[in-house]
Amino acid sequence: MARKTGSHSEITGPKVRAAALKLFASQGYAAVSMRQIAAEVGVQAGALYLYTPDKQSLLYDLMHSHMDELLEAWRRTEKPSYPAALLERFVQFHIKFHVTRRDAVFISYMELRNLTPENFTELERLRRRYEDGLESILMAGQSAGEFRFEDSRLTTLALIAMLTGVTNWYKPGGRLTPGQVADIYTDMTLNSVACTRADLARAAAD
Amino acid sequence: MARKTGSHSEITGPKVRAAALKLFASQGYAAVSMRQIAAEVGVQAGALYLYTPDKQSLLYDLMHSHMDELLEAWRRTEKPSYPAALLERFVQFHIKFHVTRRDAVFISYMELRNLTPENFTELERLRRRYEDGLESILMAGQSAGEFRFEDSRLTTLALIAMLTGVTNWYKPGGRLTPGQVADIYTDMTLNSVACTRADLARAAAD
DNA sequence: GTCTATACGATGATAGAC
DNA sequence: GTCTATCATCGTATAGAC
Repeated sequence: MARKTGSHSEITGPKVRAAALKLFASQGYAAVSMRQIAAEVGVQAGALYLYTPDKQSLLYDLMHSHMDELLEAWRRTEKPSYPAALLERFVQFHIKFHVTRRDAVFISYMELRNLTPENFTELERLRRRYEDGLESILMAGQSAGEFRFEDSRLTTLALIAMLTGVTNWYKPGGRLTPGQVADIYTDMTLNSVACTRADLARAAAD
Repeated sequence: MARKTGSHSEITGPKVRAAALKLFASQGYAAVSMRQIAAEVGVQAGALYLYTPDKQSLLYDLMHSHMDELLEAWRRTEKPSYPAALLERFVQFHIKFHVTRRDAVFISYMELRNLTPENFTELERLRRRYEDGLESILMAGQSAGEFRFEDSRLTTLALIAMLTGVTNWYKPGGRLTPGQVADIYTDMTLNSVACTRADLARAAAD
């Protein structure tokens, strides 16, 4: 039986990506050298170019697959039709997805400026698509008289910033479980767009 | 009358800082070279070392003065005693301060990992002091029965992330004025920690 | 105070041996 | 598929002329 020696492409490829993810997240794309990545993987620098055409592609691939996975995971999530329940589902999804991928999230928000213009444009397109998912939930809730806000776009961006901020401080095994964290963010989110008593009275008067 | 030629230390010093601020914010600390900064200022690379001992100090000084100015500006702000009014004042202050210093804010949040450990510790101390200012407002409001939240620390961090997110998208001369933006964030913030009708009924029953 | 010149290590990427 | 060796370039920082 033939046994290949010194041939590990099926293992090394993912290892290169994992090493780049870890190092880019902790030190930043520009601060990490191809030699560092190679050392983390356990190969020489030249060998990396069997798995990526260049350093930029390595970054772009990591960011692109992260966004693909995010969009796909949300797409597969069951969506309640009642606006408040749907918004709650979104928050729970967002928090739980993000706390399990802190490195990829960090890179996706911090390294946009290190992308080439073409790669940047494509990534912004995907990010915008995700944001639009939240914005449509907000607008549906507003139409249904469930939510109240001044500006759907600003509200969307404010909520995404708040929710994604979880990756700045969350550490696994910390004081709060992901479930508790998600519940607190859910409360704050629902409250922030909730109708006030005045709104409800006005609606009842119509 | 003596006229100095080729002597511009009083102008060049601030210009170096301004150039570093601009370039670090747009490309990132690690991606910017001393040669680029020098070119932006209009001097040779070596001349920069008349104004800063090294690149790291340049970054640290920018971040440190930003935090000093932030803390000092908030300290000088008049503080209403009623919790909701105080929280509103904080949000207005935070948004208006941050939209006028987008570059410095960006650097202060993005380049923490490029600081030496000692410099990082000091910056975190200042940042924590600012966060604690908000947290104490929240706790005072909770004690007064005005606010409702599960966890003051998490709520503080969530609100700061939401409010600071304004720098990610705000552009001067855009669709909304800073005042409008601040008002919308104020609404969302107050709502997010507002007591519900159930809370008020419960409080009334006590 | 600014310049030129330079030290010297690190960088991304490639060529060719095995 | 991985290695070593190498290229050209760029990095921060310093020394000394003017």
